Amino acid sequence: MEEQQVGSLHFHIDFSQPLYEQILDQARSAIAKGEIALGDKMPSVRELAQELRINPNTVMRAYQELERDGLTEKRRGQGTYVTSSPEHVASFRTALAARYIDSFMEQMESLGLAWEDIETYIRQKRDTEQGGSDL
Amino acid sequence: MEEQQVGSLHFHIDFSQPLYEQILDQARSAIAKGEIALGDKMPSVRELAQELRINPNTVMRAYQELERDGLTEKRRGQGTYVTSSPEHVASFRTALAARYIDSFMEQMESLGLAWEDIETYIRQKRDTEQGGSDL
DNA sequence: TTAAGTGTATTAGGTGATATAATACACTTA
DNA sequence: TAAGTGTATTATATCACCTAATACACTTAA
Repeated sequence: MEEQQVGSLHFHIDFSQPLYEQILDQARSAIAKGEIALGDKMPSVRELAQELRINPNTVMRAYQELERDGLTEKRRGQGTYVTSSPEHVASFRTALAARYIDSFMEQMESLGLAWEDIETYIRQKRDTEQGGSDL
Repeated sequence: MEEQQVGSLHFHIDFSQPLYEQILDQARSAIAKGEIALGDKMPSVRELAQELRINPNTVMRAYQELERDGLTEKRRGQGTYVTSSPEHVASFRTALAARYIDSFMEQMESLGLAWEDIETYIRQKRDTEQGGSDL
């Protein structure tokens, strides 16, 4: 239940998943949602590691994946920066959304649920929607 | 890429995920979709382990979870049987679907995508639907 | 009673992913 | 030159996962 604000980024780290994966997911999300602006400087590897009280190598691993995603650029000796290209962010969102959706549809198919069933569930959830997440 | 038919159950096992998880998922799916009938006998722990060429303990782990799901009943000395209760299967489907949907909606939210965006993606995918999964 | 087939439990060991620790190197900027 | 960057390496520790071997309790049928 660690809650940390580092620059314009916000992290909540626990031990339910690999640390590098949580950093990766939350940094991806922040960039995709524009919570950190295009071209902005990311926290340095060492700084983020110190703030989150984890090993620099672990942060490194997440940062390398961010660059592979096209969401950041690294400048040796200077630091890691959010990409300045809106197209890169857009295509990343599209690609990841497609992956999520495919995986989700497979899960639904494995339960024998059709698209119409899903819509019904979601509408029900929307109607009952008053903060009640009871599972 | 192992493909195995064991009784009325079909398994495809690889090393991309934990073995017990694949067995669990595929058995759940078979029961949820009625590919194996209510009350039917499941393959014995030893038989399934032998067919899939994996350790009996690994099958055991999956079978224990199936019972916790309410999808199977074990009769000591006799074997493992699919539950005879359609209600158990139905409530399992509902619960798991809810979990999947919640998780999916969180993923979409992390990308800053609203429900309308998702519908658009899905409709696009449906229109372009001719086996083309290009990722 | 016996034998074969069930689920279950225990103990031991191996492998790989994850994370830490310590250290060093190359590059950039002030 | 010094401080701050990303990067690489080596060693170690822990845990999840899987295997292996063995034993026990129960049920059914011969």
